Amino acid sequence: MIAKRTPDPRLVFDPAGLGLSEAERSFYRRATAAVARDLIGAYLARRWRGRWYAARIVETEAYLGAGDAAAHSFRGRRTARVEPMYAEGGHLYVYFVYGMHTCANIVTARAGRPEAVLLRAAEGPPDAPRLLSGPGKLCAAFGITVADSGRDLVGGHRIALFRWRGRRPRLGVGPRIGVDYAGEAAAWPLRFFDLDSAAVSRRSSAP
DNA sequence: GACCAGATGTACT
DNA sequence: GTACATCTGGTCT
Repeated sequence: MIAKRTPDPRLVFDPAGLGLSEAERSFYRRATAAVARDLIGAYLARRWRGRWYAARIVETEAYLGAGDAAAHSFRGRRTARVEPMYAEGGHLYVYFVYGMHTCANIVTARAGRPEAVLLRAAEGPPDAPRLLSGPGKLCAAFGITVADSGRDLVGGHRIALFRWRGRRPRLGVGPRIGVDYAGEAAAWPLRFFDLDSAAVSRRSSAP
């Protein structure tokens, strides 16, 4: 199956034109939960055929590596699919799941520590507010595929991340979604979201 | 809110 | 070979 790589034209938008600066390596090398939190309000951007496509991130989840039963790298699992999680913070880890969906993660921490942040949702355009309201939808709209797994976002020319330095969004925190199999780790408060965004799937902060 | 089908790559036996 | 997945959209209550 070949996933579509063309971004949705409604996402045309240049974050650099807004004066937003690209996130540096040091941003990603911090604690994973802190990166997940600070990604709320940042802009995911993709350059495609000379144009920028971007959207504001409103929901993320942190995955803490070998000690986290919900993470693909639990117990140090290291296979071809998961390998990008072991890269230096600032890389992309993309995987295919449920036979039809693609999910994008941003690798955090230092090389060798397989931690990452799942991008769950971003703010869609006014005429399609639900376009990016889920990890699979977000990837589909940006045209991100498993071929992008392992790509470096820092100094990246195709996919990048721009930080928003204005007022901080009102933040919600709660347990991660879809990881009920992970035992006690399923209840860890590692999901972060913008309380004021309509693209967020579940707003309750309680488990 | 609860429940469910759908489609297939990945991990593991 | 087999089980299951960092999901989505639909139906029913």
